Amino acid sequence: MTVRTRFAPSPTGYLHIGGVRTALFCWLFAERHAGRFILRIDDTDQQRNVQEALRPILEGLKWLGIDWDEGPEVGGPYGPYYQSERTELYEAAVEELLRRGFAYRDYATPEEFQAEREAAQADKREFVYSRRWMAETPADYARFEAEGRQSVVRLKMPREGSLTINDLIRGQVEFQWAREQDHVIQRADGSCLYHLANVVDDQAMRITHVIRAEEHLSNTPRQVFIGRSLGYEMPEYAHLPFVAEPGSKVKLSKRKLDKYLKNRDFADLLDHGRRIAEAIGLETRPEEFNPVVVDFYREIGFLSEAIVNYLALLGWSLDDRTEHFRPSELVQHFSLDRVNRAPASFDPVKLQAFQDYHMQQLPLADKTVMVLPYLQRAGRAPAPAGADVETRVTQVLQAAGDRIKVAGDILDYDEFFTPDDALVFDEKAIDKRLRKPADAVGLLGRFRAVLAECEPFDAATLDAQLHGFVEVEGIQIGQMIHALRVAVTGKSVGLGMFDTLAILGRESCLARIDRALQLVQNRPAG
RNA sequence: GGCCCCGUCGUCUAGUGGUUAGGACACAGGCCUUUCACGCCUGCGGCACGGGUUCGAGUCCCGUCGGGGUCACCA
Repeated sequence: MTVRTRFAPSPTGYLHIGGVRTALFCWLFAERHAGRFILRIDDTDQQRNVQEALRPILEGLKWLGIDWDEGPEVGGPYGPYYQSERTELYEAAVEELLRRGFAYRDYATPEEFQAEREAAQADKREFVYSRRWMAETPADYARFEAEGRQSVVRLKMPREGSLTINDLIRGQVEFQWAREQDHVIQRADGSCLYHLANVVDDQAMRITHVIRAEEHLSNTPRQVFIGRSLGYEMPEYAHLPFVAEPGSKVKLSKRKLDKYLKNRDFADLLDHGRRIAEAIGLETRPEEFNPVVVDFYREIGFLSEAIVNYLALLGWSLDDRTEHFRPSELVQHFSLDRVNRAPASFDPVKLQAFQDYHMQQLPLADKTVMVLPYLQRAGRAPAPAGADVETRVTQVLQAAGDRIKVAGDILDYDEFFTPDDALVFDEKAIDKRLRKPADAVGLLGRFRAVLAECEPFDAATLDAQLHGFVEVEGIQIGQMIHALRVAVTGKSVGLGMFDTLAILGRESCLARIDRALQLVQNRPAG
């Protein structure tokens, strides 16, 4: 039998990191077994703007390489894949349940039902519905309706015995039927509820393995009851531990941003993202732009491989040492029995470490392609970029090495993409390296002359020239380099000095040194 | 509160009765070095607790404690 798994997000407008982890595991399992991964949209509750709210979710999944075999945009033999378009199926299932006596019409008003529940609570009794307003025959219906009552449909849950679920991750889990409530499956207005829809769709779509977050474990008995009552062959279940908050075991939630911001690592990541977003003129509404939302990573230039790698290891492992996987390797090795049972907390620092690793593995040409749009959006490079710009980007990238952690970090090196007369000098750096040291200006002036003559103007030659220069001057190399760096980049930190000079080229270096010298002359140390 | 799940360094984890409890990230110190990164070396640090079973328990059993999830005419 072909393995079929599904991920069923509701159109909320963003793709949550915990949701992605679930989707990833479903996808991985399907791929591993040469099965099918189905995307189904749980839009039973919200009608408006579904497509709009769905777009970030679909895009996020695509970006991560979690592609679906059936679902929105691609269709498939068991569609439609929107629950809002499958209501007849649910209604038919409700009728069938009613017909078979596994459900009943309940004519209690919400108040009456609630009163029973509260009474039980007051007595510290376990609540068991009296079924006082239960109706199972047309005659009963008529009697209650004559009173002007409306009905919902409830499951007629067993009141004895137990159910054992063989969870693929948790093993055997036993539930007592008596503890289950007569859950509503159809509202008074005729619309059906999630659990019913879910079971019906899983059956109709031939889902073989339900892989979902642990929070659904307690819901499983009622779903099994529905399925069994309808004569379905039930799927296998695997309940994943959820992704927890940084440094905690509480489920990660999209609604607790303020709390996460108190976590330094989380806040640092967000700051990093905001810096980049600001530079490229990206609007950053906190609800959509934060490290709990996948889009955040895509926007600032994370590698999807890094996210996938990190998320896969959040709850799954191959062995005691293998940490780095490409998606194809995950597919090759993934198995449910190596999924951990305990919740795993989301660690922004570790995620960054995976990003660092995958970025290091990325070929220079790919990095260039990845980084260019950031320069363009920040107005630092033309679009389309000419060959000269691309060459410079590649040079900078090469010289930057591991310093570019995410694609947007290229903007930390904007000095390479700024006209000489537009370069902004960091006043503090100028003070420290040019105004304050006694002979900095003199040294810089003399080294300018060396640069003017240096031939060829490449890193190795420049290196040799500078070393010769400091020897003649009898100074430490640091005295020269710091001043030089501020002069040509405007900053106190940057790439390797000789790479910087070589990439900039003689003309720019001289022009910038002149500007820096001018600056100090106009406003000497005071 | 009932039911259910979970409990190995700060974090992610390996471990399926016999290991000096391993790895990774983070952290600390050092090396490299022109800044910032990278890299390298060293170090710190863990089986929640208590009873069993056993020659021997992180691993099996029971209990305690702790954490979490779920108990909707939400999904």
